[in-house]
Amino acid sequence: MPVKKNSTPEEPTIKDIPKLYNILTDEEKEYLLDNHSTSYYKKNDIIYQEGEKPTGLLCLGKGKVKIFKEGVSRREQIVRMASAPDFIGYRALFAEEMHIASSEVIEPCTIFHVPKKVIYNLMKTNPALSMAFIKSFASELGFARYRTVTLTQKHIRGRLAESLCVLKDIYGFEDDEKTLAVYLSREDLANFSNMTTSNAIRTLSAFVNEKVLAVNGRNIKILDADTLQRISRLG
Amino acid sequence: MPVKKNSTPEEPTIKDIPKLYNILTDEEKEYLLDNHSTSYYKKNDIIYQEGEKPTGLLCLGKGKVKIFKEGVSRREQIVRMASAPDFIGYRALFAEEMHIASSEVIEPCTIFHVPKKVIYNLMKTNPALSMAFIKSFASELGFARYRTVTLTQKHIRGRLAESLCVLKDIYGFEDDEKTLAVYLSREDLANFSNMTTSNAIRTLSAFVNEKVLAVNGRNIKILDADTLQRISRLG
DNA sequence: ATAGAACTATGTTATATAACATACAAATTT
DNA sequence: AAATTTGTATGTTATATAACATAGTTCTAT
Repeated sequence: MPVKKNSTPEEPTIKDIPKLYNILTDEEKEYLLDNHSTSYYKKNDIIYQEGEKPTGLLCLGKGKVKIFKEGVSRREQIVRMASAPDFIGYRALFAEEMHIASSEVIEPCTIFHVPKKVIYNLMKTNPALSMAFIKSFASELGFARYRTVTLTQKHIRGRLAESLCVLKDIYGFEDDEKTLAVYLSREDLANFSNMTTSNAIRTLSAFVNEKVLAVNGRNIKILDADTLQRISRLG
Repeated sequence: MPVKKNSTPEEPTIKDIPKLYNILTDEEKEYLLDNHSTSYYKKNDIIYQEGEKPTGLLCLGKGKVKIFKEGVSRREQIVRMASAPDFIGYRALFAEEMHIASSEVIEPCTIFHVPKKVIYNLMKTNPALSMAFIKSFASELGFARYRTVTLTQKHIRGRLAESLCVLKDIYGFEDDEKTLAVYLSREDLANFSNMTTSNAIRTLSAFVNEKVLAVNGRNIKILDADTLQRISRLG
C-alpha cells in the first residue's frame, strides 16, 4: 500500500509535470497545488487494478510502471510502459469507465493524485489543458494501433527487437549509453512482446550470440542498435 | 475521387452529427455551417492514405468505411470499422501527425470536412467540444487495447467470432434482426480478424456447419448469438 | 546459514495456423 | 457470348511457436 508523506527537497513535486503545470495560469497553479495529494509506491505495488473505478488523474512524478491487461486464461499482456512525467490511468477517468488494465510498479514511484473534480474544473477554464490531453490520447492511440499490427504480424525476433527499441525510446540508457535504463524480468519482457518466457529467453540468447546484445542478469546492453532496428523492421 | 455537390433533402447534413453539432451555441452552429464542405465517395474510394497530412476533421454522415494499416510485407490489418455518424481521420489531425492508416469506402459515403482552423476555433470557445473528443479518444484507445490482447491471444475461432460480434455492435442487423448489416469480402473479414483469407473461409464454414451462422454469399446471418459470444469469450 | 521459492536456461514435442495448390463460381471486361 | 479476372472453397504440407520437461542459478525469508 502507498505511503503518504510530505515531499522532501530532492523529491519531485507536481511542478515537475510540465505538460500539466506549465500550461496553467498562476491562479490555476495555486488551485492545483492546494488540491492534490502525493503517494509513494515501492516495487511490485499495484497502483490500480482492472475493474476499479478511477478517482482522479495520476501523474507519475518519479519511477517506472507497467500497465497490463489480463487476457485469455489469465495470460498477461503489457500494453504500456510508463515513465515520469507520464499520466497514468487517465484513459478510464476520461472515458468514464472502470479501469480496463492494471498498473504495477517496476521502480519506486512518486505519484500525484489530482481529484477528478479538480482536473475537470481546470479543463473548463483552460482550453490548452484539454488540448494537451487530446494530443496525449491521439499519440497513444497511434502507438496502440502500431503495436497491434506489429505484435500480430511480426515474428518472434522482430517482436522482441521492437520491444527493446521501444523500451530504449521510453527509458533511454544508463550512463554508458548502451545499457537499457529499465530492469525487467524475462517474463515481463515476454509479456510486453507477446511471447512465452521461454521464447524471450531463447531469443535474447540468440541476440547475444549474434553480438547484437550483451546480457548480464537483467541488465541488457544494446551493442548494435542498427542491427536491432533492422531485425525489428523486417519482422 | 470524391464528387462535390449540394446536399439533397434526403441526404444527411452536418446537423446529423449530434456529438459535434448539438454541443454548439447558435453562433457556433452558424460558423460551422458556413465553414465546411461535403463530399460523396463511392465503394472502394480511398478517403485518405497512410502518410498523407490531415487537413481537417472528417465526419461520416452516411456510409461505411474500413480503416487499415499496412503491416509486414504489405499485409493489411483493419484497425477500425467506422459507421455514421463517426469521426474519421481525427487521430492524426489532433496528434499533428501524418495519417498512420488508410481509409477506404465499404458503402457509399457522405463526408463533411471541417477545416482544421475551424474545428480548433470551435474548441477554443467551447470546452464541451474538447471534452467530447477526449471521450471519443479514451473509448477508442480502450477498444484498441482490448483488440491488441484478443487478436494476439485468441485462437482463430475466437478471433473470428469476436470480429463478427464487433461488427454486429457497430453496424447492427438488417430488418430480419439476424443478417449483419455490412457486406464484407472474406478477405476484409480476415484482415479484421488477423488471419489468412483461407482460414476465414474455413472457419466461417465451420460455424455454418455448427449452425451458429448461415451464409449466403457475403450475407452473414447470426443464428445463435449466444454461442458466437461464447466462442469469442473462450478464445 | 539453510531451505524454499522464483527466475533463468535449454532441449524436445505438439500443434495452430500460414503457405501453397487446385478447383469452381461469380463478376467484369472485351 | 467468350474471355479474363476476382473471389470463394477445400485439401495438403510446412513451420513458427507454444507447451512441456528438466536443471541450474539467484533471490528471499526464516
